[in-house]
Amino acid sequence: MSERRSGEGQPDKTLALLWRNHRQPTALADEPARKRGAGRRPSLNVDDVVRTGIQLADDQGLAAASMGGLAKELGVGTMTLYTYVPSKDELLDLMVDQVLGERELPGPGEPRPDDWREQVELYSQQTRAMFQRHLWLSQVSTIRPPVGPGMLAGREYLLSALLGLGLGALETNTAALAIATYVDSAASLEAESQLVERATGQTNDAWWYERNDLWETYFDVDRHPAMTTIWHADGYQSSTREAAAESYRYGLDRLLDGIQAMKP
Amino acid sequence: MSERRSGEGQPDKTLALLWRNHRQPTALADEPARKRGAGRRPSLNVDDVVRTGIQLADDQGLAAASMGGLAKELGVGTMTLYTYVPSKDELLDLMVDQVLGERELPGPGEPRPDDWREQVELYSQQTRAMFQRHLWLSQVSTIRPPVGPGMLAGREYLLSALLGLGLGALETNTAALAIATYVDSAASLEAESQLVERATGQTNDAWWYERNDLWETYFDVDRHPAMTTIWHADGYQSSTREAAAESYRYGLDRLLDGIQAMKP
DNA sequence: TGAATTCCCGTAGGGTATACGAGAATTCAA
DNA sequence: TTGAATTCTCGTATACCCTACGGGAATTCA
Repeated sequence: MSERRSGEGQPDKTLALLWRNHRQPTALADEPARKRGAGRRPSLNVDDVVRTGIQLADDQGLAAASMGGLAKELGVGTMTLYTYVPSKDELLDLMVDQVLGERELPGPGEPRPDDWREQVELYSQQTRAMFQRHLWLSQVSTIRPPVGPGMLAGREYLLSALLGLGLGALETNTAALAIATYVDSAASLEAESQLVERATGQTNDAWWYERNDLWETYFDVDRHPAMTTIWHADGYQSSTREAAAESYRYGLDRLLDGIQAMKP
Repeated sequence: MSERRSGEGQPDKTLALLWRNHRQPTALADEPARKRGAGRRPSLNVDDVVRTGIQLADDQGLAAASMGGLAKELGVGTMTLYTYVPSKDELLDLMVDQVLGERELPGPGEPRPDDWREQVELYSQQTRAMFQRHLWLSQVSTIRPPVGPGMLAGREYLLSALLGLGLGALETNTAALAIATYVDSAASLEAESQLVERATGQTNDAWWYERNDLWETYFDVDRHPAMTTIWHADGYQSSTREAAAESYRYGLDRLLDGIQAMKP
């Protein structure tokens, strides 16, 4: 995280890169119609760089997708990459929007589950699967997300799932934001958890087990009666991974229960 | 995050540091009873280092709390710090548990709100306030938290608030974990948001405003009917900060509604 | 007075992103 | 065919980060 991002540059340039593979409804009259033909031929293109960045981050971690590492992988000099991408931050934006767009969420008019809860469930599944395919996403800040097609498609889908509840525009939007935050945060934590296991070569259960004598040596029963009660009633029986999955499932269900009850 | 943490070392040593200011119920018979008296006098102690680390991170960001920066602040050589703390990661654990313990959450037997929801609300308030005092917390991974007194006090309090619902041990624990994840994640995002504003010198609203021509230039109404509907119904009217705060409030209330409805 | 103990800390090494500017490749016009 | 215009290529240099290692300094005790 923990990472500083979006060193701004020109927003116009960034948007143009994010939407580079999409029709542009309004013609951009600004550019002096790039003289194609003159000049040295590029040996790469933006998609090559983005694709390789994602692959490298998937396989060897986000740190491996450094400008130097990427350049080596592509067989060019480090500074060559700056021909295709203005900065590391912008590249990360492009990588993120790319994988956000990989989620298979039905667009407008496409077939989808009938129940709104199942539609939310689909969002949840697709988002978690995305984090699982690209664990490094958990290390990327979402405060200023890439404003590209992938991000917008996700927001659109979730909003459309909630529109049928008849909650009113402001409440619908608020609810969508709450659900997205819950789902994305939990998926991110789940991914981060695996990343930590991979980086340390130790499962989280093993990590906790190593600290088992906490309970004998430092834990004070009088200061922790609730934990003690839960403990004696076998409330702690699953692995950390199962506990996280259960709490995610439970929390999402209760959140949706609560939203459903607001239906007029 | 963003950050690799907990490079393990010896768990025993780490626990001893975390619990350094607490009574130890069981005597540790291992240590050969450190010969006090011989040897050079230390010029610092662990608490000095931890306190300075927190202050530096509060005032100038987590990056400023580097070993070098800390040493300069304390007027010693960088390597001197390793006399007091085994590594940067362990220091971070100590800093985190320290501020976790700063939350004013009533312990067992101490006065607290009657209603369980108000008790949860207190957890929420205290946790958010903690993140606001120490924005850098949002950059620290919580996957393997410091297993110290501060962390345990928080878990204990939340569990104790939910015990009165009569849900059964496993469900109580699951619910507590869900609430903690929701609250902590949202508080972390809120802090991270401010950190980004501070680091870039630009409000998040200004950042979005800079990208306003997205809507004219790239946004395709036909592919985003739900967003368009919400837009035309004035569903987007608040600032990003207000939107986040509202969605947090709304989501927490709905989550607690849902949990309350599970009461047997 | 010398041994034992403990703390202090300089150096060295392998990472990071990117500003700058010179050089190489390609096309087009004269 | 030549020279100008254009575009891509990339070496160098900078200022950080953590910490292993090992020698030196301070203090107490026998």
